[in-house]
Amino acid sequence: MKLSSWNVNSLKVRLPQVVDWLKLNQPDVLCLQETKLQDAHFPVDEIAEIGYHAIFSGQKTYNGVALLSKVNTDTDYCTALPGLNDPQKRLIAATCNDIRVICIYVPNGERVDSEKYSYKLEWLKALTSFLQEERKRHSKIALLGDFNIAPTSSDVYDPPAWEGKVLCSAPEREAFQQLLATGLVDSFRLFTQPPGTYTWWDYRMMSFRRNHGLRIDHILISAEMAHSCTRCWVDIAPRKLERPSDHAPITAELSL
DNA sequence: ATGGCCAGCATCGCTGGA
Repeated sequence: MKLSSWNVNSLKVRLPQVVDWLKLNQPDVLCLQETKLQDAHFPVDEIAEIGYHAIFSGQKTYNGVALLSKVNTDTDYCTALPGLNDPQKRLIAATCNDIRVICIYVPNGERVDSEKYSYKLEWLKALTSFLQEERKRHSKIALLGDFNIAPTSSDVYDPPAWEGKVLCSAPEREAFQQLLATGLVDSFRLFTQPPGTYTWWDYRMMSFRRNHGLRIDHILISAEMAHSCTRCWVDIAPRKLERPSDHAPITAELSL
């Protein structure tokens, strides 16, 4: 079972890249963030043509998530965090085979002194409560997506420059630990990884060429599944293409 | 030394991302 996640920054622009990437990599599930598409415009047919079923929760201009799957996926999926009256489309959860797959697009947070930052922390708190509930019904959980949090200084190209800034602040990192505390592990850190592995690079300042990146996209899996995780890696190939997303896809392989 | 982009929506500048 291969589970992947990719913030595509507009599925309209990136659809050809997503189709090519799926053909080449053949994950069982691909979670997408920032589709920026209303549901009526979702490219269901193009995705079906290459053997994937799509469920999605989108809106105009901003946000939007989708879950593409080759394996049996329930039709009774979830698209909102309970207890949070939020018009922003940032979550989609479904059971794929017997794994509860939760695709998330965590709010960016703008700046630590902003209202968007408070909303981010609130959203993360609601997500933690949701996970505690999900855990009661599902033993195998995978939480994938754009977390907009670099968990440690090892996940940042220039830790002093990012100290205390949004994506790296202590409350955000604490919120990340709270997610883990619901019984999840960071699949990426189950393995020795090349130093300087990131998932996002700013479009400006030649950041990708200089590998000035952050690791803010993650795949967390139930601690009970850790032993069956055989690999986790970031594929930077799509970031090298013409008109790339600013994020690279991440994949975890499970021997299930 | 500084600052550099990109997508969408609606125009010919803004919002938002991270």
